[in-house]
Amino acid sequence: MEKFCEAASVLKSIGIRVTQARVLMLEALHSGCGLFTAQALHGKLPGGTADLATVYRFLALLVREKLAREITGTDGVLYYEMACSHNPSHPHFECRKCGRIYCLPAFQPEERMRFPACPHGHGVESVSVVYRGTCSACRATAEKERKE
Amino acid sequence: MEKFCEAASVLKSIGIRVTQARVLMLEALHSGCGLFTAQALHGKLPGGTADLATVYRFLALLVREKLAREITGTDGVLYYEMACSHNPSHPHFECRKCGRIYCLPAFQPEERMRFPACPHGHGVESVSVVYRGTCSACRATAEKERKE
DNA sequence: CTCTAGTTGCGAACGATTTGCAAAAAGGGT
DNA sequence: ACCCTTTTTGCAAATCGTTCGCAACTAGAG
Repeated sequence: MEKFCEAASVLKSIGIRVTQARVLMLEALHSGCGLFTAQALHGKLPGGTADLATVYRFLALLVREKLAREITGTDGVLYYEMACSHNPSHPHFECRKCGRIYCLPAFQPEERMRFPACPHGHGVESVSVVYRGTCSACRATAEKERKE
Repeated sequence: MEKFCEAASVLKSIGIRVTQARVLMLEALHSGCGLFTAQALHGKLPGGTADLATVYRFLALLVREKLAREITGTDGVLYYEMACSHNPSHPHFECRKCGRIYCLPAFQPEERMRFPACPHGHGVESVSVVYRGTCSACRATAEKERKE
């Protein structure tokens, strides 16, 4: 049960109780990462594992502890992604047609350096970059329809 | 009545009917620009000018015609800003404490050039950059409270 | 084992945005 | 100026992801 121990130690490290629901959520996130919604995570869990409200509460916790990042889609839906060292902050591409959000490769250190600094006296903690347009899948579909 | 004419010609140029509600909304936007919500614009209008639903519908039109830009706050609220030549696309700063969104100076042409290109075959139409952290106002408040 | 604070499930509340629909207005043609 | 068609509007109800209140339920310290 090394999985359990791993999840448990993560939970302990942020000073919250080790509950079955939390362990299972963390394990579900371990396999198959990427961008996900609270509802998607809830759907992945074995039935009855955790209420949707619990999923939301847990994800909010992870975000507060900086173990996860939160991205708000243009439609207002919240997306999450784990923030481990294997998955550093990176830009996203949001498709205007289908709404899908794609993760793009992280900026290289020297690329990041080239971002203009934020003026004013605001305390910047993070920068998010979102490209928008039509994704390759939707473009292919549009192309096909044009021919018909 | 040059204001009316101006607004009317804008509306005609995008091929929609010139109605009183639209002219008044456009005029309200002319004075006092910056970032605003549909509700804020609705509040600015003289009572009975336009229903909130009409405001939403009109703003969606403006966005579709690229006369306005849409920004989704972390809380899911939609913000709008006019997209005239006086107000080119620019980065924003969103405060994690108070939720306020500040407009930052537009990137200079050479700064923009330095943005890493979007990989994959996606068709990029725009890039949005949002800095996040604690705004100067909230920092000042926090500072004051710490002393008490 | 007990006790307490932290967690959970449930359902109701929320609130910004959207939508359906019938009434009202715009504006082209006559 | 008047019709007629089409667009636009107000109103109210619906949406729907997310949050909240609260009583029941644990985890885990002592």
